[in-house]
Amino acid sequence: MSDFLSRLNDPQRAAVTLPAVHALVLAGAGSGKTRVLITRIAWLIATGQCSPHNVLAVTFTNKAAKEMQARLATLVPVNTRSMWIGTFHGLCNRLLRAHHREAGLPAQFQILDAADQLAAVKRLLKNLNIDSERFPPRELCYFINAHKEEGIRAAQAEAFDDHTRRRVALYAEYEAQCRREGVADFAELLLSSYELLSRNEPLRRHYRERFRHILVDEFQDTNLLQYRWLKLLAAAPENGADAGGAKLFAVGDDDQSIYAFRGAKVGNMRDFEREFRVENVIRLEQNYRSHGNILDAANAIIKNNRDRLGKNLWTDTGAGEPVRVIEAFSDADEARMIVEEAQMLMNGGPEEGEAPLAPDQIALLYRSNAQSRILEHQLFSAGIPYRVYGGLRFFERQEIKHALAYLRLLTNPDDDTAFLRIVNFPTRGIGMRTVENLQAGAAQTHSSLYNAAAGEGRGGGRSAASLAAFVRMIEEMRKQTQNLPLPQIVAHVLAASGLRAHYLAEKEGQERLENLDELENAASNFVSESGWIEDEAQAAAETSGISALTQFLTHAALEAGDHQAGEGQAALQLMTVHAAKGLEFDAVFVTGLEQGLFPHENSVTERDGLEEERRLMYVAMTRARRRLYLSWAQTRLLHGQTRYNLPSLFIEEIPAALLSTLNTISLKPRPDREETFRPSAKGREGNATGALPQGLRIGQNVSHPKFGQGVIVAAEGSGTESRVQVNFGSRAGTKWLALEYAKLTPL
DNA sequence: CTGCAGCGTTTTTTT
DNA sequence: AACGCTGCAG
Repeated sequence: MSDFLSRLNDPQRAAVTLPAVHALVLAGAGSGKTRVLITRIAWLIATGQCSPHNVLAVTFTNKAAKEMQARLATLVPVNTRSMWIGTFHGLCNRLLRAHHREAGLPAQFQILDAADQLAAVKRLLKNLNIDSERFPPRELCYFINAHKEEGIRAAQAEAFDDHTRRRVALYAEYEAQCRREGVADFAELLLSSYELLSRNEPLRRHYRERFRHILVDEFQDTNLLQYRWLKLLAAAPENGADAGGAKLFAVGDDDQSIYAFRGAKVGNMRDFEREFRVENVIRLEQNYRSHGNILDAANAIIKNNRDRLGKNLWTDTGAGEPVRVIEAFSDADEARMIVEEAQMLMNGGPEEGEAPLAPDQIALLYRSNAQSRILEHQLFSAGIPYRVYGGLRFFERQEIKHALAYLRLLTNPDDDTAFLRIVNFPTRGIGMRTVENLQAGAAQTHSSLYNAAAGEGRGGGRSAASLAAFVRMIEEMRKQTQNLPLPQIVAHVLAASGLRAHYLAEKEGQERLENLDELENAASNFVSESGWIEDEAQAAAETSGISALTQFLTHAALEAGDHQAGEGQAALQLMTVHAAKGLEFDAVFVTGLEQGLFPHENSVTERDGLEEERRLMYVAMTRARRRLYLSWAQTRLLHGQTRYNLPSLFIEEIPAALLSTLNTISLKPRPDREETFRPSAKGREGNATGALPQGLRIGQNVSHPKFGQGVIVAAEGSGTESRVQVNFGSRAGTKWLALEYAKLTPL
């Protein structure tokens, strides 16, 4: 036990060995925060201060939760499966399954993922004859989720204008629809669980007595509802007196809050400190990850943000390499130079005798997924293995969603979302007209679509025959799979639904077929991996008859991202900056550092948008251990057209002394590409623009007395009529200027 | 009812 | 460029 304490530095040990008090650990990037949290749990258990039973540990991603379980198991001999370690959603789901009656949910309630929710909202609008131009479904989803995440039901939602009143009414309709169909969206898991605990006093008391210690990782990413959920279990002191309940141990970094755009509230850190009278704020400021120059550069950037809790990372590992800047003429050049540089690192670096880097120790990061394509192209040409994270995830693929919908309908005939997804897929002659009639009928009798279809089928008529056939097929499936083990249920459904046959007949169906096979595998693995879990909530769930199928479907909804092929192979790592949070690499390339892309142009319209972009940049840079590259391209193909860009503000925010602009020519001469290394070199402009005087051209950097530095992005007219469009970056935006009057100085 | 052509949109993302 | 959705012709 003292063994795992001895490996900690002083503040880390201080945090781990705090007595049973509320505590906040402000931990910078690479300072060992997750380690502190895990060691804290191990220490509490090893010293006999509590049993695993008394611990609740919560994170945001399944990956982090699994890592926590695995690392904890190496420190203390406990069965981590029996512990409450998981994501907010996972734990809330567990609570709701165990107490579904009290929560007012059916035992087999299904979980709607974001796509399901959107489909449900669209269907709602259609049924109510609402113009989806005036009430865009996406926006309505956002409206609903934002309210739920603030703990606000439709009945309590405020509206001061007609449009909002309508949206609140739709929110109410949506709630009713979900209840009718026995489904819960992600936010609903949290809200229902919160309401369950807040209105059911005996239950709340039970869990309050059970959990003595609640530990939260990435606390800066919690939203209001999650924080309130935590407050129900770990009561804040009242009138200075301890209110009982668990002790809350929160770990986080306000500088790494990058999810405000979806409701995360950094302010929770300050609120926690105040409301819980936290006397123990421990700062972990020693970084064990990055070399000095990298850290200094990251610190230089983040200090431009106001309103920080304050913290300065340091390291004793030496300055290391300067941060390299790669300037490219085009996105293609940028990609080529990056790939070349990465290739060099894998071959042993520029210095004599430098150790080669493993490909999976090199990461290519970007602001948006669309940027991966061109990097992939260059990597592919160079024959370098790479792996792209993110993008479409396994359980979100259409063939998988279709298969799951059949399974869902077997479990719960009221699931209209599932019904609509598959009633005519593969196509079986049930068109929109038939479905609309069915929906009208179902609405009148207040029954689900499936029940309506079963009734309709008995009736007779032309479209009734095909509906009856569909219902017969589902019933037959239900009968055939009744007592089968899960993997065989899945196999049977894939065949009997006609999904397999459909993709077999499709020209491009090969990959989809493989994914269906993979779904069968996933079902097998799920059965063999989920051993009996000894836990009262789980036991309660089991006895109330939660089938293996329901558990599998829940797993599919909550852990959609966990099924990525090609894991563990030596390959270059490509991902968005968001996806890179929590990871580290020897060498990191942060790409596309251009005004409008990173920081993203849409961020300027959001409150504190630029600050969040800056935190994102901070996260990106602090992923690097030894080498950090920042690249930008003067032109980039976006949405099918070429855009001209200025270098990102963030490059300017780094002291020049820490930077070194990479000159690939001196490292590896390639005279045939020389011109592409200088953004200021004469370029390949001239797509049908008017003749411009005095050496002005598209892509030319110019200076304007009022608007400052900019770049010419378009031109039209000639002579005294000619105008140019200039992008002045975030400060002044993009403007059309008449050349006759505007005083533009070429730079 | 089905399939296709044209249109509009396009950040980040976990659950 | 690429995908999804809508509207129209077969």
